[in-house]
Amino acid sequence: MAIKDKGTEQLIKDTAKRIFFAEGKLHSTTQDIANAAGVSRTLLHYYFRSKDQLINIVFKDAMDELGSRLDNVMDADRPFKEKMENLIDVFVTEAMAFPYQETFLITEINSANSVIYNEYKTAKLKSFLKQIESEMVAGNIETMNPIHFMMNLFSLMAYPLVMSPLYKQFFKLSDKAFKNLIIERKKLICKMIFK
Amino acid sequence: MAIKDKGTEQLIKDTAKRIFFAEGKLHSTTQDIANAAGVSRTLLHYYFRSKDQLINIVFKDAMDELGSRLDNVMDADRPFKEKMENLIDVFVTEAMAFPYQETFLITEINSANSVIYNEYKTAKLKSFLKQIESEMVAGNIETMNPIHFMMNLFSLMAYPLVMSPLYKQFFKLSDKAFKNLIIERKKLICKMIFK
DNA sequence: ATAATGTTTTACAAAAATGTCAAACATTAA
DNA sequence: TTAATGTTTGACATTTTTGTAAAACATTAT
Repeated sequence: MAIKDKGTEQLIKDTAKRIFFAEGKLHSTTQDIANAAGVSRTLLHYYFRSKDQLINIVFKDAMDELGSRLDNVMDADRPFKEKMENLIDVFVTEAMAFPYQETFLITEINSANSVIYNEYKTAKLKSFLKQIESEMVAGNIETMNPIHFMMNLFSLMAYPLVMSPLYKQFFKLSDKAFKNLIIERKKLICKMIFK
Repeated sequence: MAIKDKGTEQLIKDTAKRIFFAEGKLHSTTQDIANAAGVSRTLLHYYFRSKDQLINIVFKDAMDELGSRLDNVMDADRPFKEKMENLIDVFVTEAMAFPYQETFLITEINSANSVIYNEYKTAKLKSFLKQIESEMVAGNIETMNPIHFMMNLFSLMAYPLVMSPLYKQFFKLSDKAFKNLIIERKKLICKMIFK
């Protein structure tokens, strides 16, 4: 009942997101979600009509959230390097809380018979790619296809968190030690992508 | 019937791996797998007794495969940089064919009540981390915790392929264009991890 | 107070996924 | 050939998961 009273609907959604994005339990049933939320499973149907609907809403939310997170940082009217530092901080912090958000999206896309997911606004992306190119011309970052630059950036931020269960055991790291490594990475990534 | 006659058991396993690792359809049912293999679903029980058993075997195979792939490259008695070039080539090529292998592993680990997965041989890892440190001392690569070095390396190789459905649409890339980018990355990654 | 509306639960129904069994079929060995 | 063994399938049973309906409960407005 604790968090419950911001509304049951929101509670169910948040619980589903926690299970999928934070815990990475992609095979969870409606019963699992209801239990974790401490409500009856029927409520899930009352508010979302079907499991598919709930998944669709969670999916859409995640896509939108991903999009607007990118927007916020790319928009900001600040020097490029500062923007990148900010992006890395925001993104890694979010990824620490919800490491499997993108994994969930990809799995849904791959599993779906036909998913409709949003087109991303081209203008904003193009302008951002241009900025990256300018930085290359200015000699601040290595010259390459700016798409590579973006893929490198996201890879370095996201992948270690996705892999954390394997990395923790492979490198014999405690939760705490692993968390510290990830925090270290914020600066490390910055060093890596700038000359 | 085409690939069928290296034995039905192998066919089923290979089909399961294709569906999970190549297509990323992590929610597939036994029926899905049987259909894709062109056999009756009962055969899957005849050879593997239960879905869980099949999953366990596929899981174990994937873990072993991952382990021995690492071994092969780390063992090789060659100069460090050459070893890394080889590792990147082997790993990226494999990841192009089976981009979701690690995602599958992680999802299984997270979903399982209690998974037993192999301890990795410590000796080999330690010696490899030492080699990385030597390269840092020699000034060939940037100084950092060698675990970061390894995480960087795997991130840069694996993550873009995991994300390909999103990247293709975000960057408006055809399958072919995307594939070319990935091949480009082999050299790019090498440049990034060496000074 | 009570009607109207919204929320939650219980009990049940339906569908989907997994598992079993026995019979049909194929292959090999005696 | 035919018994023995291994493979495959179809029909059925069980379990798991999802979905529905009606009643109980709560809240709000009149």
